Amino acid sequence: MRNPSSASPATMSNSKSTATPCCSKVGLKKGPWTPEEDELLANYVKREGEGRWRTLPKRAGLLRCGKSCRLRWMNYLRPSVKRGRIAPDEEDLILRLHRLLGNRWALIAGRIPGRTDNEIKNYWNSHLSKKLINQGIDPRTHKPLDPNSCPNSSETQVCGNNLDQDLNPDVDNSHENLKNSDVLMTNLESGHENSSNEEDGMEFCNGETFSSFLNSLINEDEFTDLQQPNVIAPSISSQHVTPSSQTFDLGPVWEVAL
DNA sequence: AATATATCCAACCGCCTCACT
DNA sequence: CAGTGAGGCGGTTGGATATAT
Repeated sequence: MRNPSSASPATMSNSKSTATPCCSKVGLKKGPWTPEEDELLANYVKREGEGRWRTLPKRAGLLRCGKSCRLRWMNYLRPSVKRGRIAPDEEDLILRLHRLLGNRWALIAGRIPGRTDNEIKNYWNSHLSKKLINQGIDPRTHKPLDPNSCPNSSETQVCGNNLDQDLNPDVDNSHENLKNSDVLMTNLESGHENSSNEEDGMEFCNGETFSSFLNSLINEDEFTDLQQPNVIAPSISSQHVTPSSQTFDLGPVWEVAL
């Protein structure tokens, strides 16, 4: 385990010298939460609602930093949090959403009721990434680790994207036309002339419409209807998208999805 | 039974974004 | 418009637990 691949604590701390104030305060408790602390926090949030996390610890009588309180509530105490193992259909959903969204754990978690970003991230790192590697698939790109193993690797469609079938033979692969998330996202971004924010290619899309689109990804029946080979990426890239517009001309599949 | 190794997952940390002043 | 603070996110750590030797 203990395999810091990209950034060591030292390099991370060097990147910025100023610590986040609320977390650097002396006298604040760290580490695992006790049942008493949980109760204090849960009771307080139920009574006063979420938010104002920085001042919450003091008001709730906790010797924790606000961030810690928020995290504890979001990942553990919130009533909607579902405990227990990730079901196969949830796993399939995670894989699909990750292929589309990358490591946007919060976004992925938002589509999976009762699951937190932390839980999904942990599950991905401990289970799914290894699973993909064993299948010869790069967990970051969802493409084959060995390009030679895929005869079509130079094309837009990559064989590694038959992921769902590789992992879950029962899974309907009807969303195959969305298989290359990189291409999709790239095209989304390139179709957005005024987008100065490389970070979110879908930013031009308001939350509701993007949510609907994701819902269509989740709903396999809808995807069966949507199936139009080789239509998504070209149709999106060829459209001009106006950031401020509420309706988008994104090509036939997006129109249906949205 | 003792020790080593692997796995899981809660929690921490630093950075980023955005609203507010 | 710049500065500031709060909230939120993703990467990473480290202790607890399970499994293998």
